Amino acid sequence: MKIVTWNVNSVNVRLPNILKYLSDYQPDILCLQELKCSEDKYPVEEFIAAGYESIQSCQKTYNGVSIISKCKAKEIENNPVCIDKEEKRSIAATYGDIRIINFYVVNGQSLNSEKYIHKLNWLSKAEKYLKNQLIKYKKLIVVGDFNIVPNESDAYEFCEESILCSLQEREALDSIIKLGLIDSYIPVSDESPYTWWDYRGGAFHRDIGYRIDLLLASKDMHSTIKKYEVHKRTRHKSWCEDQPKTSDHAPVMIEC
DNA sequence: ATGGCCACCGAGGGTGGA
Repeated sequence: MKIVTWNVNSVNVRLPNILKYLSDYQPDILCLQELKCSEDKYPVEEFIAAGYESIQSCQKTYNGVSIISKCKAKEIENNPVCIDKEEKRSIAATYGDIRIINFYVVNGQSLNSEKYIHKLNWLSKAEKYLKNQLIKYKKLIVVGDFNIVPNESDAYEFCEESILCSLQEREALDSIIKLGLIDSYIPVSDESPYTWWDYRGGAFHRDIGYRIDLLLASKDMHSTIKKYEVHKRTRHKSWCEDQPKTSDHAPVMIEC
């Protein structure tokens, strides 16, 4: 069973890349963030043609999350973690005996922004939701773009005064993890842990990145994980000839 | 070696991303 999280930065612009990814890597569950399209523009037929079904929570222009899967989704919750009803940042469903929860956490912009307060409030709601989900489901994994750097070693440049790295953000993530979740990250020697690189300044080329895309597994889920991979090759222009423009994030996969 | 901002809306440049 392969489970992947990937912030694609527009599902329609990235559609050729996503279809190639499904074909090349054959994930069982692919969780996407930043769809940036309304429900009627979501390319569900293309995913069905590729042998997958999809559930999605969409809004025009911003945000949006979906779960693309080989098997059928049950117990679907559309946007269970929500402050503003217009903001579609969460979706959850059960596949077999595994509960999958997909988040696109608020970015927050900067520490003195109102969006930062919104981020912390959103994370507080997420914690309450996950507490209940963990009571209900033994095998559970919460994945997504968390927009939080868990540890100093997960950032090329770690600055506590900067968004993604502040103490309050990391404490909010810690509170979520302490509910009974385990970060499924497994280091690879001679390879950075990063999952996101800025488009600007040749950041990917220089490996100036951050690990902000996470898969957090319950204990019973974590014990089944055999492999963890960041598929950095999707970040190269040459990887997908139909669409050389890549997402700024790489897909992160676990296999269990 | 790879890459050197991108995508949205809307009609141009402002906004958000991280």
